Amino acid sequence: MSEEDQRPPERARRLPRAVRERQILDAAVQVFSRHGYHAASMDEISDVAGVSKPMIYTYLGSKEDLFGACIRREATRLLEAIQAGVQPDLPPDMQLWHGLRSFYRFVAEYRESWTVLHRQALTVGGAFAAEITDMRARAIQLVAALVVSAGTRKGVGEQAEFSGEGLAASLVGGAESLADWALDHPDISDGVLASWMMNLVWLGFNDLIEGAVWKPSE
Amino acid sequence: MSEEDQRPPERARRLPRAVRERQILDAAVQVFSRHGYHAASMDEISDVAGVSKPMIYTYLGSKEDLFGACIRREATRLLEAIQAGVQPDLPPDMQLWHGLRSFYRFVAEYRESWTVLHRQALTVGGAFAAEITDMRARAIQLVAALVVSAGTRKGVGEQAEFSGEGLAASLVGGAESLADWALDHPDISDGVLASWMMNLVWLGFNDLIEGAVWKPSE
DNA sequence: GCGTAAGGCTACCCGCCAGTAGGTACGCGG
DNA sequence: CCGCGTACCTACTGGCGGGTAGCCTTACGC
Repeated sequence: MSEEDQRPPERARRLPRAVRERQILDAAVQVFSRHGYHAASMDEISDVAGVSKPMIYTYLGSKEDLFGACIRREATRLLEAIQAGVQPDLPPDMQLWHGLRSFYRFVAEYRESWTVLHRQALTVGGAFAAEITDMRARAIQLVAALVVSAGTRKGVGEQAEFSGEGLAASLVGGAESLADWALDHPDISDGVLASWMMNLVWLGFNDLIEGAVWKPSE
Repeated sequence: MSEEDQRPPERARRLPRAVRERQILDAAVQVFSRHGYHAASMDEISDVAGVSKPMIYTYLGSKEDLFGACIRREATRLLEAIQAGVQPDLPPDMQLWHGLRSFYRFVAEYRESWTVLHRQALTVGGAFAAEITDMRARAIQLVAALVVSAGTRKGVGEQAEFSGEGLAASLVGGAESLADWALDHPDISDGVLASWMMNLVWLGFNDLIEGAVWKPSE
């Protein structure tokens, strides 16, 4: 029974700043995704992170700063995941297909990242809402460009251009909602989800009813 | 300069309970839609309603009760608005068309109702999130039934049935997102919005690119 | 072994806000 | 004009939670 044995089981000690920041951000994303910005308390975050509250303030700043850091990290992750999966020289439908697959794979793997980005960020208001809206807007513009380019390539032009942004908005929103739905159905693979979206937006109900099916052309 | 002149300009006085409850609910929806549940303060709500705080507590109960009352009233309004517009004996695409139009008309007219239902209710967590999720689920089931019935009527069956709920989820989500987008573009009419959705989900990009257009068959 | 800087903590402050106690004005029936 | 109830208010409390002051402790250079 030396005095060594008295020590409380094992306290993680003296880690470098970068590691602590990671731990804190991980905990913050988890707590924010569970309770939302306002209902989340710094005490709970520090508790989950295994760190005392002042550490958070010295490393990441105020609650708002912390939330911003979370949003930016997760948004970057998401965009990188999607860009990694897309290949710009393929035809439009195949680009969309790969983008969707990467997206659903990301959501399945990082549920909490997705929740905090999609559901919580909008409710804070002000700067963050704008930031998220911007990110969404970029995604929408991207998809709109895809649709319009596909249209003009075939010589349709104006009709597609005018409604392009609206269509893209509803497409992006539909993809997001399906992602939310899939959170409650974890047995559905990302490939299946992506192919549902492709069938819906590329073929439409009318063709689906007739028995048509969209398939990736490899 | 009689003492009558001293009276503060005009205080609304001694109104019956039902009227006050309406005023309070109206104010609550407005404030909740602006700030979200947690950031909204009872003081601000009472201020907007032109009523003191204890009135709210005696009439509508706690903050959570108040929020619940808002949600239920607005949800009822929304569902009634949609049901008023739909005619069950029309073909599936026309049913969808009328449902969408009513929906977008409602959102344009009662922006705050829509905001509080769609964006804020989910962030409170617990009972309300469940309530909203239920309402959404009912909408999704409804649309899914529409799709499946349209499919089986043509003899497709299983394929459509299996993916029906997922498709409906993404359709409903897409419609909601387009509603959000339309909040920033108030010059677009509900008819145009609904026809975009019809073109997207009934025809699909592939047909749109080819120049096809969906039109209501009256 | 000794200064010193960086990692880390406990314990507190204080403002904001949900919720309430207790009082005042007004109408109405006698 | 006197109770009596109902509409309505001002003014408070209690606690929760963001943010901080100040202290301890380990590692490392010399």
